[in-house]
Amino acid sequence: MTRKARPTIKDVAAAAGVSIGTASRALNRRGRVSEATVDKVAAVARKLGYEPDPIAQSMRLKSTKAVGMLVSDISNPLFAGVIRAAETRLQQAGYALLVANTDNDKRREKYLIDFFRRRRVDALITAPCGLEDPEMTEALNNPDFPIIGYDRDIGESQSGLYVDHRAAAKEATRHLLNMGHRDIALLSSSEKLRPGRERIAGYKEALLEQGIEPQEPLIRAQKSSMDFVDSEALSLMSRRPAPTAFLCLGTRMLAGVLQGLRQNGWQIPDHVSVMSVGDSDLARLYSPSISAIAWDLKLVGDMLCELTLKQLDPETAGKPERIVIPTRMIQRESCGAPGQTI
Amino acid sequence: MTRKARPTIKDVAAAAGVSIGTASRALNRRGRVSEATVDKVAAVARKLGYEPDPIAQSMRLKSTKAVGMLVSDISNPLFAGVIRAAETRLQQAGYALLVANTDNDKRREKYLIDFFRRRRVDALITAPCGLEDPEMTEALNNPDFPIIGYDRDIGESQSGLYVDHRAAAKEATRHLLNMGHRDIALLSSSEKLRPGRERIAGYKEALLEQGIEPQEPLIRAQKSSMDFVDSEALSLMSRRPAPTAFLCLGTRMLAGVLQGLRQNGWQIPDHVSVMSVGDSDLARLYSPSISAIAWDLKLVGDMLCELTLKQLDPETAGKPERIVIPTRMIQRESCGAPGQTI
DNA sequence: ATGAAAGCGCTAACAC
DNA sequence: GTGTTAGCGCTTTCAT
Repeated sequence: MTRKARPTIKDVAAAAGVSIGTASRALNRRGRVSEATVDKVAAVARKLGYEPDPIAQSMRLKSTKAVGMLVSDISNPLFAGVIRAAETRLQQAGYALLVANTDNDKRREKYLIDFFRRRRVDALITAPCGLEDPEMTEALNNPDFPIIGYDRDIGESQSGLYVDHRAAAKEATRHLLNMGHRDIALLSSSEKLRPGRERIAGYKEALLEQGIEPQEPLIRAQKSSMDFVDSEALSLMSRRPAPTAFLCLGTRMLAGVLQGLRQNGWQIPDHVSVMSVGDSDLARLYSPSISAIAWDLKLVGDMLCELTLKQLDPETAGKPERIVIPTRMIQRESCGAPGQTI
Repeated sequence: MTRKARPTIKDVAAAAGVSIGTASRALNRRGRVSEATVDKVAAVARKLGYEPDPIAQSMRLKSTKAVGMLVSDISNPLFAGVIRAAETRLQQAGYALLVANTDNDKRREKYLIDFFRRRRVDALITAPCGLEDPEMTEALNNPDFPIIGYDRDIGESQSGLYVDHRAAAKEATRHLLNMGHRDIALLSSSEKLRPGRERIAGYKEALLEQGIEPQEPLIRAQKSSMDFVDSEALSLMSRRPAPTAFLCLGTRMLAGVLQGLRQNGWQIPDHVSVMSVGDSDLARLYSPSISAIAWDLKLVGDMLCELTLKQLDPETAGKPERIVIPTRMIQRESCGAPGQTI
């Protein structure tokens, strides 16, 4: 494991017969250097296998060429897909990606933001959970580095990327309405976070468009209980009139509903239609396959990087931007006209 | 975004009325320092909001407190779950996690190992894809930092963590044999990587135990074609006698087989039994739910960290270790006695 | 165009 | 026990 010491710029300078300052300028093509020295130094550097030490550079330049990313759970496929794209893009730009999980814990989140700050990341991409905390808002608004928000109502002063959850839920609801459904049950993740809020709003908008008043009992948004979905799904199924369609906002909701339906012997799409806002393997591969509203995770990751790199480029830094990612419906086999209610 | 300059150890020393060296010793409780100074310096540091600069520390100590992790695809749920656990554990130990995707591309892999080396990570956790490349082996055997292998036949000189894929496949095969199946089709990912090799070996061992000669035509290991699974699954179904059970080694295999079965109208478990080596949402939530051999991703991540941290601790560094992660069968609804062949 | 030297913030070796 | 100093590898004045 012990290797021969790697050559430093000093070695290069010595071997090239120039001063260390000149070597630096030659290597970086900065300031006044003759072409001849540039060539000579470059040749020597290559021969010696010299590589600049990023730590020493960070020390001097106060830039780590690292970007932090903070999500509640890396292993959530929706996040994982985004991180994957972001990592690849940042890599191309010479940046390293540091990731961390908040577990949706405000204390952890605060700690990790601080951790990244201490580590002097050049920028932070984050989907914060503790936004209602004034201390957090303060921290996010006066950071030491640009912050790029992901799907959260972060302040106007920061760049942000948003999936159009409202349009997504609206399109899904419309689709069900067009098929004749009127009692559309809604299972949603917490209203506290932007995606939940927007989706519920989209659902209501679609209903209202058709002059249908949203029925609150049909809307179930996650409080916090562990097996929320299962119990709520069951409760919804026992209502009379029973819902003829289930709109599931998120994969966990979909899984719970599918399980509940199966348990009760309700057939999809004969007895009941199912739509998912947010695509997943489960939706794609379930039998019958589940219609869903999807968006492009790679696009999300790439655009997050664009926003980030823009804030990192002195030319374009400082002007916060917003990007909204469009969604599209994928029709599969899980929707049909309302069948005979159980 | 611009903040007041953060205090350095120099400021702390000045404010505490001690020398900078003493301040350092006091803060780190290292060498000879009086309790009184320790307290005084600590108090001042807290008041000033002093935090040591990790970059400067890295510079001095030659340790970045960062660990790299290299996988083919972060968004693969199997990797994502492991990374998640690893990140959390490393965080506790004060290490940052740098992640990168190789895309199963040897060139990228080589580049990224170099990238991490330049970045001076303290250790690298990796599931390399280019092991047959002698240059790679060389790089992995003479690294600048400890390397911890994950599910790959990395050299003896490095620590490694292995999921017991052989036992997993063996148990799955035995289970099917015990139910009376004899024509068990096998769909596997590439034999080039350890998991594929071991699983196929386990399958054969179980067969041989019962005096059954493995039939090569029943064994399909991924060549490279895009829709390998679909075509192979279909081809297997058209064999006569038709296989009465499908053993799927990996989620992608399972998805393909499920789709093929469904397409042909074969009912699980009435017409055909299905088992998956490797658990997934799909297996868990499919209808009928699919029996699987599972292992604990969190355990894998945690153990990878233990191996890593051990190599990072001067006390225990240098002695490579192996850990084998056990697997367990989860019986669900997808297996039964061989039914009437189609 | 090049060299000399300062200094980023920190720790460790050495002197007192 | 504490202060002083060197130096990690680099970039960037400032002279020359």
